[in-house]
Amino acid sequence: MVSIKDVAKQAGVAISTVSKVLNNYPNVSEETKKKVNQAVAELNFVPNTVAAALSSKQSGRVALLLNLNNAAQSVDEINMQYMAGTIGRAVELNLDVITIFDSMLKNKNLEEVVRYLRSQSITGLLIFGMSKDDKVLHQLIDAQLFKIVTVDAPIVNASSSAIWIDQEAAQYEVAKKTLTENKGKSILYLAGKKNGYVTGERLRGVQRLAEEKKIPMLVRNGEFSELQARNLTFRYAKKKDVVVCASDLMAIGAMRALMEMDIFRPVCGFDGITLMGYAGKQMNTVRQDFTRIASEAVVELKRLLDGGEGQQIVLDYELVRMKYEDVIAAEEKQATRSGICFSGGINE
Amino acid sequence: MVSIKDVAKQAGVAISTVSKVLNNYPNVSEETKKKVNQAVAELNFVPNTVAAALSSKQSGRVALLLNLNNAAQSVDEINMQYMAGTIGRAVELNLDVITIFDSMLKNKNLEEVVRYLRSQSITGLLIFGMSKDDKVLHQLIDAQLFKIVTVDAPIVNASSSAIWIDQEAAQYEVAKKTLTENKGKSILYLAGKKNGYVTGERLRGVQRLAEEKKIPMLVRNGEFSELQARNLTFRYAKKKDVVVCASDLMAIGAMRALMEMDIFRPVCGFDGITLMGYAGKQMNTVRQDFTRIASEAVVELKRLLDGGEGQQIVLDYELVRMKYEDVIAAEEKQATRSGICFSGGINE
DNA sequence: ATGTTATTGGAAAACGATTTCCGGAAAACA
DNA sequence: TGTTTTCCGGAAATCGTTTTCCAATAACAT
Repeated sequence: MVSIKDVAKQAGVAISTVSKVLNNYPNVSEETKKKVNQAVAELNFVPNTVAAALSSKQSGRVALLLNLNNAAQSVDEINMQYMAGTIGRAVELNLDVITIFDSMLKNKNLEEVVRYLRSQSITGLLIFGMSKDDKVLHQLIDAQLFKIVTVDAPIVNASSSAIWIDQEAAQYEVAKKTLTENKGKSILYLAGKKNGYVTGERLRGVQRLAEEKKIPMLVRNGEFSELQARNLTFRYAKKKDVVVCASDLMAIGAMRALMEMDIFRPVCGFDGITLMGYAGKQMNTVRQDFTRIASEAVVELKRLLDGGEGQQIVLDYELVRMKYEDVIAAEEKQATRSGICFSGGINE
Repeated sequence: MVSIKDVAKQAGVAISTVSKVLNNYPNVSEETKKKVNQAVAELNFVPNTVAAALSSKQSGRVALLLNLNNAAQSVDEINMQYMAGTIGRAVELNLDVITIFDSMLKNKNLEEVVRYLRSQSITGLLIFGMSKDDKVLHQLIDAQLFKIVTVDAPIVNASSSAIWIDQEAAQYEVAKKTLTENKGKSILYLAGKKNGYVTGERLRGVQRLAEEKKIPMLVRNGEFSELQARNLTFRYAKKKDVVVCASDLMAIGAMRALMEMDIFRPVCGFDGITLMGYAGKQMNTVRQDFTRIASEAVVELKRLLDGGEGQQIVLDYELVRMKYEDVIAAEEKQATRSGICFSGGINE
């Protein structure tokens, strides 16, 4: 295998000099830089990331922590977009990604998790969809031993950042739009998981709307479950005008129930997943660009790794109306979702 | 960080001895083993996989190569199950997994791909859904530089194995069942991608059925696309009794088209994805256990890495009839799909 | 007691980078 | 020309393992 040593010999310089050139250190003249770069090109040299990771505790190995707790297939789309966004951007920024599932952390205490991460020379974490009762993850963030970016959990300190969309505003807007379009006079709100950070935010959004419009609202806990949303709809929808759901999956469950009851109620969802096209009727929802969210999370993590301070980042969203025709048309456009992966590629 | 050196000191033995104990080498007495293991336990030692990977070109770092070419969201479910199966089992077998998307390999030649894999100290690959025209991947397998397991591509040599279900039989059976249940007299077959290995196999299965039953069959290329299946159904379904599709996504497209035309034709699919529950009518399909397939692929890769010879593995499948109620009921059962991840965990 | 053979444990050289520290040449100044 | 400062490049230690090779001890036969 062609190593940094071969490059050094070819360029007629020392190993350390090559390393300096590769990592953009100062104190290297343009001339030697040129020599080294030429040797790199001639030998087709690619640095061994494993050796780099071992040598400098700095070199970017990053863990992607996905939440598989929710068995619903709909989350697969979201998780895949998270992955695509993460890995695509990570390649660009020269970060290695190790994917971990939350289930692998079950029953582990802080010390064990830290040891595991260290054993993998991991210095940064991306945590997607952590809930309020994830004790170990909270400890992990508090300990500040790693650079961490959380998605959908607003926890910020010196070495960890948070990124999400404005949940409150998004829920407010999509509900308002749906209410207005249909001249609704009351709301049935099916809320998300009690222990999710987004749940309270979204609830506040729809509450603000209800107060502002001075209309009655019934709130029920749907736990992000299609089945529970279905049951709650059977039970309560007759009494209310508009069904606002904290997730698309619940919106689909609600819509199917309404169709089975053969009554009409406007329904809106949250997330913008493809499955919305298969609900039977079109619905408003909030489209989150999960690929972009993940991609920005990686950029932020890189910033933290480079010494930046933790911060809160709020990305934008989009109100959309989803229907079958659009969804299957979109399936044909290959580039859309994997787009980010095409840039970058293997080298640099 | 507690290293092998600390363990050696604690146990009063040499570093190499600790390594031997850890890796189950012979020529270590029971007594010293005990001492070392005790020291490991006392110090809570976890070997640094990065150092191990660097030192021995053997240490199990494995790449998971996913195909994101197809933009359809339905493949997300399959890919996530592949990932869950892979990572879950890999943790058990002490393999590190690096996830790669096919798009990252675009426009790379063999040499570049090999260099990339080497730079990551990767010794084994799991390739999911490779197509006949993936030139570099074929070269990679031929070169026999890495241990490779392909899923759904029957390529075997000394250092690579293949794993899939019996595509021909599965397609035959599900089509036969659907034909028989509905007393069909003719078939419209919507085939998959021309360059997919499974496509020809499945086609042969349905052809065998048509010959056996002596019934006419019209074959059209649906490219695994929901939209194309939809269009083909509008165009040809009136003339045939039963619509047999090479994938669930096409089956859904066909079913929607039939419902819009307001004519009834039995439709069957292939794969058993959740989306089938949202098609509007229940359909027969072939359920593949993707998690298990991936899990077995990892086991097989491990066997190759340990010096085994390449072989072909055929797993079983299941004929099922999918409907909405079952699908949303299944969503509630958390454990199902991530089940495999719960075993193993971080240690060992 | 001596010589031979297993058996076990240790010393040390990789693996391929990063990074610190230091010396020499060149540039700047008097 | 002599002295000081600046700038560059190289030698060598380090990261935490694996693995080879060798020495020491024990066990056995003679």
